[in-house]
Amino acid sequence: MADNLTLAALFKRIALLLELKGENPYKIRAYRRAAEALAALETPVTDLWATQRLTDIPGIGDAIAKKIDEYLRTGRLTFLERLEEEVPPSLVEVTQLPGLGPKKVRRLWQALGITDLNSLESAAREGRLRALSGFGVKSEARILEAIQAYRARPRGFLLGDARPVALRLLAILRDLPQIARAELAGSIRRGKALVGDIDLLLTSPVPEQALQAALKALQQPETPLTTHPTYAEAALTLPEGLPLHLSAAPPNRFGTAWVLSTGSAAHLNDLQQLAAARGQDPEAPFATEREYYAALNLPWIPPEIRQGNGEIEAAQHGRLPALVTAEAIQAELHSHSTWSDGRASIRAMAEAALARGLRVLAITDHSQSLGVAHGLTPERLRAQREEIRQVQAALGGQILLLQGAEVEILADGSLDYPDEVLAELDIVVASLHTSLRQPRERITQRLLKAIRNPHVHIIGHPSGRLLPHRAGADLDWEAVLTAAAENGVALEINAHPRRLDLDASLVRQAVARGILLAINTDAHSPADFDHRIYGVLTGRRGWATADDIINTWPPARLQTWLQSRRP
DNA sequence: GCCGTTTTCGGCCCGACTGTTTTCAGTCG
Repeated sequence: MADNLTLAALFKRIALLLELKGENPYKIRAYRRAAEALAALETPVTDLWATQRLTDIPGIGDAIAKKIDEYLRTGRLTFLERLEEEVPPSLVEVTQLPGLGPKKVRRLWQALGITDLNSLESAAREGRLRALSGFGVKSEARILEAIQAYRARPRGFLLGDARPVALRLLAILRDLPQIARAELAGSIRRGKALVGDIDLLLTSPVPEQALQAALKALQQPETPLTTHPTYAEAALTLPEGLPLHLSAAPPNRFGTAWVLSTGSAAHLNDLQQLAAARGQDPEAPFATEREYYAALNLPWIPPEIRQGNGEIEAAQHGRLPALVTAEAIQAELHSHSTWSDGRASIRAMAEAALARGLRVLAITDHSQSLGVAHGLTPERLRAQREEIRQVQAALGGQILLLQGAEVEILADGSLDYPDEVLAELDIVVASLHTSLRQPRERITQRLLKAIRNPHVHIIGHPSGRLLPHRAGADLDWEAVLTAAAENGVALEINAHPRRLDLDASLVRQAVARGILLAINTDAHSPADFDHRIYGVLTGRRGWATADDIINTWPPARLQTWLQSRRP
């Protein structure tokens, strides 16, 4: 499915460059729609291409089909290449600044010759922006601030981008006869939301040979190896732009190498101190991780909690949590259909959920005020209930469908449906989407009001952050967690790789207070259900057990809880 | 550029907020 996502990214880029060029907005939207369609496609685009059925995909017509064909045949997209000559690609970065969209960036470019962050910064410093209509002294200050924040942004790749690449590489490497074993290490194995690179660990009696074979298989045979007494390593950059770090160790020290290459630095530091206190060598060779930890008189510690914040002490006292697993998830409680902004029908979503082994699916489309997402009025909500009933009847008892809603928390903290409408729903997810930049006091009170509404079961993506660099709302978390605990409302761990919200550190605080959590994918298409693993990894990083996560509960228990919250 | 119980042209999801305006364009979700 790599081609689906690559093509989607290329068409998204075309859309943005066309916008900067000032093209027809509907043409731009067509490219965006095509990108979304490709990203949500459940079959490899190459299959449809091979059978000349590309235009069967809604949103893809003759022109875009031809471009897909060119890319799949030649690996190039001349249309994009020409576009990049007309529009400076460095402008794309400028549109990343909040408040600067394509129209303003285009004016900066056309009127002032600004092509990148540096030239924008000098122009703002020198007060040259205020000459343009629509820009004033305030926007100059805001832009300078935004550039600062952008440069200081957290670096890294989304877990959801890097992990699939890493798994694909592992599959290639595991097929090589020179490699006895290949495993994920580093921050991807630990499940961090943002990762700096891909770390893979190989083993072979002759580590250098394993590395050489790997580099050849990855078509980077010229990459230099660094040889150490006990292991060898190599670093390169993949065509996707992701740095890859490969290391290889002999089987008798694979366990040690795996611990060391998994990290985190803080965890390793704690291990080192423990070893020193016991007069042991922290790099002594062990074949398995279990043996490595056992030598320090510790049980094996799951990679997700190797963060250097109490896991070793917990291990020493036999208090390591039994972390939630992906297999334990039985319910998806936040999903969208074509009734609002989803890309698939209720039937298609239900079948996809069933195919992934889920026993409960809640359809939670947007509420009326989210116009952009085609939110449902109470009338359409009632009509939708009938369709859900029909799909439920068609699928029988294999999966339980719930009707819910993702209800807007409006700017004053009230919900977007009156109580009597909420009372008719099986499940209510309440979320913030707008006015996320309200001051702390105001937005906290707004969220607290929603938490206290007795119809609300789950607060969706509580902070509203968008990775890699849109921070969430400025919330008073102490107040939010206290209110969630008091009112028995579940907080969501939204599994979308751009969100992973709650963040793992907040998950840990919530778990410590006994707050219920929900791991939901917020799926807008069947393919999105596969984001679940990122939510699970985030929950594990926050020390969550299956019991903390309402999606692991058997359907009967879940339903009892949903109903018990009714006033 | 896509699409069609409005079929080969003329439409194409909406509404609040913001900073800059003096009546609104652009951004954002």
